[in-house]
Amino acid sequence: MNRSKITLADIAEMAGVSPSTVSRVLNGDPRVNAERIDRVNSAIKELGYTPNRAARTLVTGKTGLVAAVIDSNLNVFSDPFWGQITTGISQALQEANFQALLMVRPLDASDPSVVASLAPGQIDGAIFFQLHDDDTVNLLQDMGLPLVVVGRPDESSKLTYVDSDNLGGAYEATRHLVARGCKNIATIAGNLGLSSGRLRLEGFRRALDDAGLACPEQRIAFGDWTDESGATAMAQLLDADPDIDGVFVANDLMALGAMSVLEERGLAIPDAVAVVGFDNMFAGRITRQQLTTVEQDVRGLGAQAAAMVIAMIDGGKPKSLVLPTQLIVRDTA
Amino acid sequence: MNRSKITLADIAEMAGVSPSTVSRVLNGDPRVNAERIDRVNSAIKELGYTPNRAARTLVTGKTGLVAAVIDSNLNVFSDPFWGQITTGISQALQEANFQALLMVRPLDASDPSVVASLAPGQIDGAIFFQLHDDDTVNLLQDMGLPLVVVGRPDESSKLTYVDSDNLGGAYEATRHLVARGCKNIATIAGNLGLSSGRLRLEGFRRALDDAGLACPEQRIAFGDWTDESGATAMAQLLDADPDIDGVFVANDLMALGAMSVLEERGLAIPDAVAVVGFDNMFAGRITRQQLTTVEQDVRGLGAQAAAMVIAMIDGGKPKSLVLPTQLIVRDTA
DNA sequence: TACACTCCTGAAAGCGTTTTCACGCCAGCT
DNA sequence: AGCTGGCGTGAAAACGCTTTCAGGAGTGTA
Repeated sequence: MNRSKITLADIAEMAGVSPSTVSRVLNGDPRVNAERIDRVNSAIKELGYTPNRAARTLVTGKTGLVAAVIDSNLNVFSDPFWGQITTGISQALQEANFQALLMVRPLDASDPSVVASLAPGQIDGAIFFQLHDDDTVNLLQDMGLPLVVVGRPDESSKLTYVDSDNLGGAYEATRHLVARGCKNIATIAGNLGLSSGRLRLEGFRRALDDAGLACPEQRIAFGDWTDESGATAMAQLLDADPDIDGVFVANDLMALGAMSVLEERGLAIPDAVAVVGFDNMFAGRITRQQLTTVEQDVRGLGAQAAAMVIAMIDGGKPKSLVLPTQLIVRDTA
Repeated sequence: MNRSKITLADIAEMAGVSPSTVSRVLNGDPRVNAERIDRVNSAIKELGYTPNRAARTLVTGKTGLVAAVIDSNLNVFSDPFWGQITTGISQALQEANFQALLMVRPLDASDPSVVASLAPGQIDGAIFFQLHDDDTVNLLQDMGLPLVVVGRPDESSKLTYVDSDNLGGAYEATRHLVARGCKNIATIAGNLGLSSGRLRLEGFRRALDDAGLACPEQRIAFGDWTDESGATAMAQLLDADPDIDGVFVANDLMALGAMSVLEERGLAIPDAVAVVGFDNMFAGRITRQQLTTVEQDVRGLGAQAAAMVIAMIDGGKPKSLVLPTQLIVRDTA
């Protein structure tokens, strides 16, 4: 009730010191007399005082806020991925005494309100997801806003990012198929418009190359990350080449779709055709045949993004980061 | 760069008016001369001015911030549910010119920092999820913080909440089994420590009652919302009563576990045993037999919570709300 | 004893808004 | 002509904190 009305001056009066001294105690200034520190601290406790953030922000110019911005055009937020990553971010920020501002909105550079609410001075830094519209982000960066992108942006971009090792993960997944003895290995790639799609395909190619296996075009199909598209792509692959004995699918959802087609056609998994996915999504764990897949350190992605943006706020120039993935071998390969 | 340094006084000077007038224009005060409004607006545009939130907050006492607080002790944030609901909240808040502060943290009343960061004055309102620790929330409410709880708290509580119609949804699901012709209907209930667990069981009981069907104790088993517990509970039910021909499971995850047991025992779904779940989670849609289930309006939950907390901030006293659910009939019943 | 330092402290200036208050002006009344 | 009252405006105070600046007390040196 009246709690919010307690001000630094009240503490000063109660402790019999000046407001300046109270402020110094609050900020851990080492020069203050020990006995006074005690008096101030007990006054703070007794009155239940909480410093007013706005006042502090006004004078220091630091808001203590970092925005996590998700382009709502991607309605992918229903993917548990986002929940986990924002959790990682929120917790890491909290430990550094920052608060996470969650903004789910269309990232349109021409909308003045998005720029206004993200301008330096409103927030101390920002973390962007799944970059489609580089313009907004570049504009903000040019305005001096410390920012980090989760997911690798275009190779030409100067943005600092953190991403999973899509290439390495795909490489390892494919090598696992090779090690199993598969000879005719195919892949269902994702959308090549995203760097994750490109890199997973590239990892697949390199692994086959290094193993001395060929990869004719007919063994590469494309989907759009959905299970339906995975099913379609699998059917297409089998029609073009019935001898396929292993398939790396660029995400679990498409892999699930592919598995349903294999079952329909009576092809035993993994004996006739082995399947490896990517993402380690929950659904892959509850199917009758548990999906072998590549796991990303999603929580780590969030935590690193937070750490990097904090480093930038403190004036640092952190390097972009690629986090390792882990192959999880289960039933399907 | 220098963008953040532009202040209201600069606008005043450029437009040849007093700071007071600029402020009035900013806040839509109707008394300002039309021609001056234009001068001010074009100065704002030309200089790219953005009002400083902190300064505004300091004088008005309104932060424009609403916290969404999730108890991190529930690591359930990996459930897509949370992503969707926070999306709903964030968007609804944004439309009302509020920002969403995402706080994932242990909700411990004895931790002074949690109370400090949620105290009135730091934020304008808060939305709490999955209430375990009533103490913190009640304390904050007593301090005058406008707040809304998502998920029904204890019946004794005085908190304002928004929840799905767990009872009604369970009732409808059970009635569907009855309508199908099931005679020996069982249930796998969730944790009765949560209101959702209690209400779903109650809905089941009432539906059977209204249908004139008995419900012996041996047809009620309990799980802890996980798929493993669902499997265990299903086995238990079948062992106690092999004649079961329908089962309402309090969430989809347990239903999936239950289905795997039914398959193992060679009981055809839905002909031997029909299954209805609750939640409409994604995984239930990609199994070979798609799960019949009860869908919650998750997005609506978030949007309503936001609307209610805004109403409270504006001095209103919104009523707690229960949102309807929808039965989704698919393969398993 | 005087001087120069070092320490610790308080006074006061600001941070960028909003809002109260008073003022000057003009219209409408007596 | 003299009032009253409404209207649009600017001056200035206030919001609660941090930080610079200057000063007083104590210590060590000349």
